[in-house]
Amino acid sequence: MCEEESKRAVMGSACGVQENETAGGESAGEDTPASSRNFIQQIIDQDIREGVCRQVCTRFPPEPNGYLHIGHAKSILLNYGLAREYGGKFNMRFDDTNPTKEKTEFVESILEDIRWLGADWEDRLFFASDYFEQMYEGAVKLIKKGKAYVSDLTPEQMKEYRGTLKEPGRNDPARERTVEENLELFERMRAGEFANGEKTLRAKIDMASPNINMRDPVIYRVAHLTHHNTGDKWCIYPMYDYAHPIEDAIEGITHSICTLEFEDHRPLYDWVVRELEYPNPPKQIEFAKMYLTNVVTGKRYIKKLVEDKIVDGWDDPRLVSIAALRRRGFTPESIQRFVELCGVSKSNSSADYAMLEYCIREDLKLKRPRMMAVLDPVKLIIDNYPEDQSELLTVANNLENEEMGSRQVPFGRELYIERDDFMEEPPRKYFRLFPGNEVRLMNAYFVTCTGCVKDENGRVVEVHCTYDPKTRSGSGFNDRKVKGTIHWVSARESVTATVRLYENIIDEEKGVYNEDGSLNLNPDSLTVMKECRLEPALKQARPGESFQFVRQGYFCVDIRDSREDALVFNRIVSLKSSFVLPKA
RNA sequence: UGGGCUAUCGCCAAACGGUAAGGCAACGGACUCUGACUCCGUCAUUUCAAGGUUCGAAUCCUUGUAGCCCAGCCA
Repeated sequence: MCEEESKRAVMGSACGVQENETAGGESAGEDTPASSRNFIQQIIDQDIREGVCRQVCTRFPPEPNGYLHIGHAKSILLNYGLAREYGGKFNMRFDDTNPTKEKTEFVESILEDIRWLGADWEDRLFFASDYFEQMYEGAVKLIKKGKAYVSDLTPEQMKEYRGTLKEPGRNDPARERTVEENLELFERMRAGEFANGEKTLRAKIDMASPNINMRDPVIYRVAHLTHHNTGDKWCIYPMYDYAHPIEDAIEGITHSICTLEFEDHRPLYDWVVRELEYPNPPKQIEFAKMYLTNVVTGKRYIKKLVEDKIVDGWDDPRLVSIAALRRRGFTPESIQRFVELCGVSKSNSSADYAMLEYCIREDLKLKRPRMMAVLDPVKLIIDNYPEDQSELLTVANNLENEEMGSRQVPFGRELYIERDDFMEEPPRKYFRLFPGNEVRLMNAYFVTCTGCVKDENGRVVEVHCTYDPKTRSGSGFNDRKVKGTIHWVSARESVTATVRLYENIIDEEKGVYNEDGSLNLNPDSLTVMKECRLEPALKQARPGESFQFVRQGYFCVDIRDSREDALVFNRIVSLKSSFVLPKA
C-alpha cells in the first residue's frame, strides 16, 4: 500500500466497511436490514462459511516514506473495520524493505495519524525488517528447490532480457547455475562481497509469461545502506513481491488487502506462498483506491507548494494529509463516515469533496456549540438603547442539543454585525438590514434600521437602528414576525481574532493540472480576516477546539498559530446556503 | 488476438436470471430566532454499444467500444 501517488488529478482514498460496522462499530443489532455487503465482505463470508479461515486477520502495511493522506484512510479503516466486524485482528506493519526511501520520522507520523483515525493495532506493531532472517532462509529454500538463482545481469541487461509487453523475455545466462553455486553466491551477497547492483537473486519462473511480473522477478538486491531499523546488519534486501507474502504469512494474515495495481502481482504472491509451503496461505484481495476530486496528493507537488510558501507545511489546512485534515478541524468520526459512505469496489472512481463536507457538518452539527462571531464587522448602533445600559442574555449552546446547556452573552447599545448583513439599497429578496426594515438580532431583540453613516469614501462605518424592548428572545413575543435574523456581537465586550477562510487550493473550474503539468492553483484559496469580533465566551477556546459560528460554518482553533491573546481560527467548512447575493 | 482489471443517475454505489436500493449533489415546496437544520416531493422505462439465449437479462452468450494498471535491482 502506500504506493507512490498517481499522476491523476485526484487522490487516493478509501473506503470503510459498509453498514454500521465502522471502525468501532458499536451500533450492534440494527443492521439487520438487507444490508448489502461489499465484495470483500462477500469473499470473507464465503471463506468463513467454507472453513478456509477461522479468525480474520488484516493489516495495514505502509512503507514509512511519507505522510499519510486521506486516501490511506480508506485502506486503514477498511482493514481495521473488517477485523472488528469479524472479531479478528488488525496488525500494523511497516513495509520497510527498501532503506533508500525510509525514515523513522515517517513511522512516528504514520502511527500518530492511524491512532488518531481510530484504528487500534493493540500490541501488534510489526516491521517487515524484523523478518529479514526468515526471508533470507526462505530464499535459501527456494535456491535449494531450484526455484531461485543468482544473476550477474546489470540493470540494463536485465531490462533487455525481460522482453516487452508484447514479446517474451530471454533466459538469464545464469539461469541454470547449480544449486551449490547459487547457495555460495547468495551467501557471498549477504556477506557483502558484491557491490550494489552487481548481483541479484531471481525467482526462476517463466521468462515467456505474458505477465511480466512472472518473468524471473528479482527477489533480492544488494544495497549497502544503513537501514532505519536493522542498521548495518544487512546489505541485501528483499523486494516487495517476495517480502510481502512472507510478512503476511508469518503474521497469519488471512486477507491481504491491497490496491488494484497489485492485481498483476497476485500470481507471484501466490507463487511465493506456495513455494515456501506456508500452511495457511493468505489471500490477496485488491480494491480500487478512491480519488477525491480537485485535491493535491502528489508528494512532489506538495513539496513544491511548501517550498514556494504557498502552503505553510505538510499540514496546511488546505491539504488532505491526515495531519492537515486534523489541523483543519476534521474529526476521525467524519473521516470514518466518509470512507464508509464511499463504499468499496473495484472500479476506479473519484469521490466528490462535497461528500467529505457533508460528513464533517453532519458530525459537528449536534456536538459543537453554536456561537456568534462577526468576521467582517461594521458597527450597529441602537439609538434608543440607553447609553449606560447593558445586559446579559442567556443563550442556548445548541438548540438541537439541549444537553449542551447555555451561556451568557453580553448585549449593549453598540454592536458589531456582518458587513454584508446591511445594504443601503437591497436587491430583491434581501431580508437582512436595510433602511426601514426590521430584523431579529439573534437571541436578542427586533431591530429596525434607520440609516447609516458613511466615511468620505462612501464606505459604511455605522449602521443605525432602533430596537423594540418587547421583542426580546424568550419573552414569548409573538405579535409580528420578521423575515431575517442576523448575528451580532457586543462592540465593547467582544474579542478580536483572526479567522482564516479556506477554499479549495485548486481552481475547480479548470481541474487540478495545467497543460504543462503544473498545478492549477486557486489564488483565493486562503482569505485571512484579521479584525474579526467574537463573542467573549470564545476567549477561552483552546487549540483544536471547534465551534459552529452561526450562519457561517464550522471553525476550529488552529493548533499551531493560535495564542491565548491572539486567537486564530480555521474555517473547517461553511454552512450550506441557498442564498446568493445578486451581483451589484 | 501481450496480459490483467473495470464499465449502473452529475459523484459514489446496491442488485448474484424475476422485472433498477441507498447516500452525496441538484431542484421544487413546507417549516424556521442560523437563507442552516428538519420535513415533504422531484431526480435511470433503463444499466458502455450492438446482436443473441430466455416466459423474463444490468445480471448468461457473442462481437465491439471506452477507461485504468503492468516492461524498478520501488512499494
